[in-house]
Amino acid sequence: MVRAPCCEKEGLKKGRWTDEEDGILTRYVQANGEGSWRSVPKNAGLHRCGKSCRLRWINYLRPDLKRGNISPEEEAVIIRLHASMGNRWSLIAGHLPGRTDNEIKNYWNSHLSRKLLTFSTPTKSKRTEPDGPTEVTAEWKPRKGRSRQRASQRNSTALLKHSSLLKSTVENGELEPIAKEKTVEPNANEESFEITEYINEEGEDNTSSLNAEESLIFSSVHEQSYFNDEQSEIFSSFDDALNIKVDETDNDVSMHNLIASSVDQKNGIKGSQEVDTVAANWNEKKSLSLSSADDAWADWDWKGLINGQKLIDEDEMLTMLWDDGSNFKSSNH
DNA sequence: AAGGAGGTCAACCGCCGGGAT
DNA sequence: TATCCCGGCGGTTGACCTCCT
Repeated sequence: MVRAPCCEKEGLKKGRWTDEEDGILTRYVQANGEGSWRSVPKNAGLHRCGKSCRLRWINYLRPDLKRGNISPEEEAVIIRLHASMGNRWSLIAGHLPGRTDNEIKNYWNSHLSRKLLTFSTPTKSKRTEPDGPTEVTAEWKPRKGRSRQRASQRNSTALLKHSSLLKSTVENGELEPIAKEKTVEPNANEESFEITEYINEEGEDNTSSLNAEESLIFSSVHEQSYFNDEQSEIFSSFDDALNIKVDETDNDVSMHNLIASSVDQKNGIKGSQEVDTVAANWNEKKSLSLSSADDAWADWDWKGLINGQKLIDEDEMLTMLWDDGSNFKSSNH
């Protein structure tokens, strides 16, 4: 049976909404409430499809929408939820008050996914020599047009997933910690660097100058300084639990082992090329395994343990994401 | 200054599931 | 139970914007 169109296509306006149309729709919804979108165009006098009216209201005109750039906190939430939920934008948006699924989806596609891809693509890693000019590899050419700087002005914590994996690996005793507090030493022979050099108070970052090796370290340090100990511990445990699920569904995948195998316990991270290779492998495996992890999320029973205690439940963890640390009390399950 | 390349994001499209009848 | 309607979702598109050459 052929489904009837949501509205008559002929005579309907498409494309960008005008201020006048916005005003009409806003006044109508405020007077009549949301819903019955099919009848909205007719009743409001708009030459638009009902679905278009709904979308315009939901994504743009709603008074409770939050304007402005995605904050670092929101970005962290997006990354973490996407790692466990996949492209379930509406679910993710449900945990970000004032943000729409469309907005998050666009942000992911235009900002975060590329950052993660950059991290995993060795040939695109921009290498900065300590005392020399930027080296551009044969495979990598500076992109033309709009630079990435503007996009990067939105604070980057894009590699939290990677960093927390590394961190939990360290905590499991598989590695010696390679970064502590805010000052880290990627290599004993190199100068240490601080987060404040890369992210200022306005949240603008300069991490694009970091190569993959430095990014890995930076992200680890950034997370440690950004979240309090309790939050970090739970995040790490969350990652661990997720990884267990992944391992169960794909015996060939062990993210911890992948990363651990690239790191010399005594000397810290080896050459950036090796780390790049591992990162690329990790992403390749991740793309295959996340679908399994995504399914696991739906059936997740939260039976994992933290130091012998029951892992917090989902709502509690998500509540924590919005807690500044002052109100959260350790749960005793 | 102009053209072109590439990024952003609002909007569209098609499909699906749930509720109503 | 079958059918229909509607809202919601995720993927995709394309107009517009920015910036480099």
